[in-house]
Amino acid sequence: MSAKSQAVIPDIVIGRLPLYLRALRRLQQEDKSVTSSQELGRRLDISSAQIRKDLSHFGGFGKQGTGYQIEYLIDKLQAVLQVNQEWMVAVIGAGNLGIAISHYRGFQDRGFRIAHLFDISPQKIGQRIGEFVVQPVSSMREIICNEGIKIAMLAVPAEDAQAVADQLVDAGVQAILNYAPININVPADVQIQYIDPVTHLQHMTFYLDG
Amino acid sequence: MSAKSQAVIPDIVIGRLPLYLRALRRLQQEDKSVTSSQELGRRLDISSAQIRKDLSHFGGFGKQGTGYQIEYLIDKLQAVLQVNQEWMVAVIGAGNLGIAISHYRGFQDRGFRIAHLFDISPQKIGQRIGEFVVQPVSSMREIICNEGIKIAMLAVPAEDAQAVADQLVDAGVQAILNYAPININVPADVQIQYIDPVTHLQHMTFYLDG
DNA sequence: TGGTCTTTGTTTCAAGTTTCACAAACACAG
DNA sequence: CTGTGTTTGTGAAACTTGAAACAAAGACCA
Repeated sequence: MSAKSQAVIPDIVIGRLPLYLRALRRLQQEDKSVTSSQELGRRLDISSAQIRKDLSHFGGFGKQGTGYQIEYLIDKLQAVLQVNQEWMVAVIGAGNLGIAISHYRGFQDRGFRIAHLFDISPQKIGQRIGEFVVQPVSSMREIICNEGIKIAMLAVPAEDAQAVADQLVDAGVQAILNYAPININVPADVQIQYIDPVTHLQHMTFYLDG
Repeated sequence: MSAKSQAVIPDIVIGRLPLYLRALRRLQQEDKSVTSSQELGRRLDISSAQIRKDLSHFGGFGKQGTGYQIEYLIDKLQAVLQVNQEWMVAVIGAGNLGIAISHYRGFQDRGFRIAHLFDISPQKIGQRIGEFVVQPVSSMREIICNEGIKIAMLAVPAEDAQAVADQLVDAGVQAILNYAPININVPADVQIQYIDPVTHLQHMTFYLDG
């Protein structure tokens, strides 16, 4: 077995793969069947060398003189990212944000399916939101355990985020996408990512004039 | 004038400042008045050395043996990021996402105020969403120009995102936070950041077992 | 077929980023 | 006021990441 096949891939490379996948899907929608590192790079504002190098971590997907078969490359990247299956996702928090997430159609064809929507508020429990009925957080643990759900999106107030995250980890969740504007501590073997629009805005205002 | 005061600060450092600010605000809410690089680092899962180094780019904000005055450091970071003022923001797209964004209270006290909500659909124009009345995209340019709005959040379908972004840039917008799952090309002097929950989820699934 | 053009995968090198380690500053207790 | 403990700011070292360059492989045309 070659050394490469078990080498550790830098996390920063993994983080770019979903972007490649997204761009490839779009090319496909435009009825293209072949692309090149150069074309991809132009679209993504990433150097072609970087794209070739990133992809080469996983094997030679391209062909000299031609480029990459889009459909083939999509398949390969989906396999690498393990999104050639459908992951069940739990959403916690049925406020405006949780509701918007639950309505969003964009998870479907990219490897994720929202399976449950939980909230703690008695006013919300039992309400119908799109295709979901809001379920009580008190039954979250059991449902997540029983159904083997591994991924959760957290859309609760910052004050409650850590406590809910602890419950999720306890229930066996291994990946959390946290929308609450607060840092959360989880065990090292649990993945966590953050979405906070304000941090992005504040990052950009640094560069604005006046 | 010392060389440091005009040195270029790495963008990756700028990107961490909003996280520091967020954590400091929370410490303040917990009635703390002083903190250290170590305490901050523990909360953010960042090394204390990194935090000290990042902050040192902007001057000596701390005191040996004591740490950092939270209120003082917040003031300084807000000034660096230019969020010690309130920026007007336009939201484009009054779908589920645009509506959730418009309702979100979390922009208020972190430097941003949503000023307008635009959509292209005749069904949506004129509708009242929270405190906003949906306005037509056709009048977007004029309003943004007149009011000198510099920042926009883009919550339109992927197909329309590039065209709307072009219009925003033309109207004088200098920073775009794009929620559409597609890459957008803007001039080099325009800031752009992306929010796509699926890319985060796909990043995490790489590490999940099975 | 031979020649030219394109594009990959990989190696080498440069640039960027993080960690380490420690002097200097200050707090505080006895 | 001396000694001990804490914490910053920083320069140098270690590590990570990105860019450049190019041989090798193939496409394609005449």
